[in-house]
Amino acid sequence: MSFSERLDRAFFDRPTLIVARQLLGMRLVRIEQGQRLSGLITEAEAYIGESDLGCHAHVGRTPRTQVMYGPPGHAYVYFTYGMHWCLNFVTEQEGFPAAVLIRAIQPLEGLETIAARRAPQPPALWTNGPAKLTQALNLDRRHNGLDLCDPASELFVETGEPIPDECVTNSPRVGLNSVPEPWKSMPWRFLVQEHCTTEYTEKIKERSASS
DNA sequence: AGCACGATTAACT
DNA sequence: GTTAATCGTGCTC
Repeated sequence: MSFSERLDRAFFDRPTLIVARQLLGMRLVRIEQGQRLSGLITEAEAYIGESDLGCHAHVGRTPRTQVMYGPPGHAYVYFTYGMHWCLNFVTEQEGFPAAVLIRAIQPLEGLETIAARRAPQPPALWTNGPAKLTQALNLDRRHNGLDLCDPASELFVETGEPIPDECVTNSPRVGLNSVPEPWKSMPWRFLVQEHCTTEYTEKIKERSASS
């Protein structure tokens, strides 16, 4: 696979807003029993440090948040609402707690496995939410703390199709209803516009087919 | 030891 | 638009 390379630690060791924006169009890959499950990242949110009251780390270092204080390039997988798991990537230098929440992907590989997990939902609803994609990829507490940059890791991100600014919108982060301003309204959510998602998914498929 | 809350989703009305 | 489902986490007692 010469066209796709695994993102290295330097990618994640940067300002979280940059990482969140750049993750759009990258390919999230999960190897499960030798099978590749993957999807194009189409939505991501930045959570930045203890001063960000929307970030779990605003309570400081706890067993739950300690992964965010660790080195960049690791997975932070947390449980919420009594039933859902959400996937984040730790960013910035070790000691500074920050992460990017992956909110949506466009499925590319392992469609049958994903379909089986998300049935009877229609394909458009398979992975268009943070807990939906963890369900589709079978991710949970087992993956918390996983090093995405370890070559042996079965969860990582590959270079995909860069998304131009015209195709990207941003907005306030979702679900921070009880978080005070200004954190509640910080436009730290990045989305690939829907009409562009189709275009870039097709490009990826074409490249895969011709390689 | 007990309790309120939540970076959500699906199934309702 | 409303609500129930459901449990890890962190805070209080």
